[in-house]
Amino acid sequence: MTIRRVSTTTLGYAILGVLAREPLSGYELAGRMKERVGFFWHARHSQIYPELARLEGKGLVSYQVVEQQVRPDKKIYEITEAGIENLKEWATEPAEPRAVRDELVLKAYSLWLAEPGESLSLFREQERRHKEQLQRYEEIETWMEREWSSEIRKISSPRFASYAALQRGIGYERGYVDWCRWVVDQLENSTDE
Amino acid sequence: MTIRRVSTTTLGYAILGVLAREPLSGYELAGRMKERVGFFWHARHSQIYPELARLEGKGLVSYQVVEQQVRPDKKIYEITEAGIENLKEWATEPAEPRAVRDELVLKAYSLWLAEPGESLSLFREQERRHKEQLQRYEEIETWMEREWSSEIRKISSPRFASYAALQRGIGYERGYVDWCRWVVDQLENSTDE
DNA sequence: GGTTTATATGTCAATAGTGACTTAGGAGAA
DNA sequence: TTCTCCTAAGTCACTATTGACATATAAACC
Repeated sequence: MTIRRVSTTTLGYAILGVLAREPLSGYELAGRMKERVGFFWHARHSQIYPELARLEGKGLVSYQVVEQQVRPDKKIYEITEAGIENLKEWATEPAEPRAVRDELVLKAYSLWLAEPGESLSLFREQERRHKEQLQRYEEIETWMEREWSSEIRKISSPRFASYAALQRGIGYERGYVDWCRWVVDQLENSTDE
Repeated sequence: MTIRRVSTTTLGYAILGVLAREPLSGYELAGRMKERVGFFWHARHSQIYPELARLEGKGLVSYQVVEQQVRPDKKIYEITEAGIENLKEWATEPAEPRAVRDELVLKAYSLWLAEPGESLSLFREQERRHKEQLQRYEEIETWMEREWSSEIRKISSPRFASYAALQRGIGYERGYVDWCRWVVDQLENSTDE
């Protein structure tokens, strides 16, 4: 049997990408979205629950109710054959560049109006934050390289894919820290005021 | 007289940031949003026209109707004192990190399922696109450094701010190209398949 | 004993953003 | 002569996303 192409939203593919690795409840999925895919696709549980229901309606995921004594009952969602097939095809479809929206760059664009001292505080604070994020990513990188040393080279392993996504996170944060640093330097060594 | 703090949306501040440099019509503003601030804050004219009306209602911008013979009449919007004051304060207020949403990284996260050949095409194509964008930014950089050589060092000049925003664009695209290149290398030199 | 945190699944109103449609005149190309 | 593009300003329906509210149990903390 051939599997029918079913289109879903980008959020849907984000969820399928996580469920392709392991079956999860909506609650657990919300946690994964926060810690794992959060830096490149973010979603709250109020978006996740309805999206799971839609994916289930399209046959891309299925679920089983797991009854629990201590905790409330939960629905464990699993990706279906059709889900994997659709995710696989979507993964290599051409991606149109999405609009980047970065509020700090927007603030930088109006920085000429601001008090230099306050600008300095803002950018020093942002540099600190992005340094922290970078450090978190680098710790995960070290961990992955130690624990998954062989799998991260195999392009058919989900661990390679996780590692590849993390590499973008590291590159992004490094670039961000450098830019904040550059702005701070400009503000400190400016010729006017 | 003191100027009252009026809150607006991030889009509102994006518009104010452009109008603080020069008065423009809604149509022209849409063009500027596309070419100038587009890479860090994007908006269509269907968002811009209503937002301008709201900003006008809050007294942050004002407009004059300019009658034209050949072209349709237009409304030239100008930032007000209150607009500048509000923009100035917003510019150094702490910025909460907005969720980054990057579809390509999401695709990378599911790349382990895909056909390696198709993955290669996707990432080579993306590398090409980001190289092109980088080149466009670097041309603007060269132009700014030549034409605005002194002003880009003065932190009270709008040209410094434009240059600073551009620097982030350059850093972003450089990092993106490097990452695409790295993914392509991984796919070409993989040990499996 | 009361508060917060974690598990667990939802709904709902409001805002943000997209894409298509509308109207209208003139320019330039095929 | 028709078609497309540019200027100019909108509207509108739909989708995406957020933040708050709702409900329930148990553990851990103070």
